[in-house]
Amino acid sequence: MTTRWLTAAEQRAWRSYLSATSLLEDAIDRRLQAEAGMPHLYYSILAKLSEAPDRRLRMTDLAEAQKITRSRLTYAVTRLEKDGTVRREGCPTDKRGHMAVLTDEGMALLERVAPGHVETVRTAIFDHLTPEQVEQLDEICGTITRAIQDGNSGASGEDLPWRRRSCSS
Amino acid sequence: MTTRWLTAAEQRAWRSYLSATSLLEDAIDRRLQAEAGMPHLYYSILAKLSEAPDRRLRMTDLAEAQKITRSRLTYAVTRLEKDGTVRREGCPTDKRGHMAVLTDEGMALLERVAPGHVETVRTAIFDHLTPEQVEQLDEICGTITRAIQDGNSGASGEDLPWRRRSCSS
DNA sequence: GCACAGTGGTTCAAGTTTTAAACAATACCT
DNA sequence: AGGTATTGTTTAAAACTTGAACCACTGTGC
Repeated sequence: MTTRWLTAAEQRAWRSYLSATSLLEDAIDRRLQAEAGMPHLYYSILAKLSEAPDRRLRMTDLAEAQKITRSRLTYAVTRLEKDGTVRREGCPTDKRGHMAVLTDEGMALLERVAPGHVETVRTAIFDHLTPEQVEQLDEICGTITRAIQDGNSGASGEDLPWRRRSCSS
Repeated sequence: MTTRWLTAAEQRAWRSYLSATSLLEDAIDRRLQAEAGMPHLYYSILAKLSEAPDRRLRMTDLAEAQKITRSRLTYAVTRLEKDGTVRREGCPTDKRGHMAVLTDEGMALLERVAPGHVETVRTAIFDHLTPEQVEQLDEICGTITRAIQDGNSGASGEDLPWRRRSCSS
């Protein structure tokens, strides 16, 4: 089958996308590194925990939420534990399991750093978009997310090498 | 100054953005890793070279184009040279300088792999967007790019730790 | 109850990448 | 010529990722 290349307009959009996303990720990482001493992934783990009931999540659920391997998460949480922002606790209902728990110190870090982070996002994006554009962005990104998720489970059959099972408190 | 948090709509869009960009970057990396044996950054270095006049670029210009440090680029090009996709040549007009040159083999790799890459991008994005949305995406990403670039040179004064100077042929 | 396949999470070793600082060679300016 | 700035690499250390192996436990079927 012959390749369907991008049209000129699509190509423009794609290059735009690449430059925007890479610049933005860099800007976010730089700021978080400076103010929180950690890269975006680690910050987003803390953020995810802060929103979870009881500020705790099963390791597997957390890995799934962040779309990373369990191994990678173990490494990350080990570091965060050293930083004192996260603590591990055994899971009462399943002795194999562990919960990652956001510590008070972790919550404090988040509260200290979040304003700067939000400001990065604001000044990079939302301060410059109309409400319609915010809607459009949401729409477009939602479409992309769905396209990739549907595509993956349907096509190659394999995604990340595991499934989940939940376990609250 | 009190933090201007994101509105509900902005928050939705932001989460949408995060999930879309991270899924997409993963999908692209996985595909390129499988088909080209290299991550996106390396591929995009080859792609950049393929578009340059004479398929060659000064190291510094290439680093600047990719927004990475020279050190990081040195590492990357060393690997690409081992792969045989890039060759280094001295710069005739500046004996300090080096050009990274895309080899025929590198060009062949690009031609072999590009269709799959484009297809990833297509099935993840453009197959699902209307022409209007493509326009919107371009517009929005352009705005973000500009916001970050303007913000950086104006504000903290410092960006990446170097400037450029060009040198054609 | 008990084997036994499956899950949850960690460990380990190897490989890859990133960073920062220091450096040699060359260019540019006065 | 002399001083300063650039180019690109080197180096050593740190950070991160991967995949396979592994242990402890769970759940199921017999």
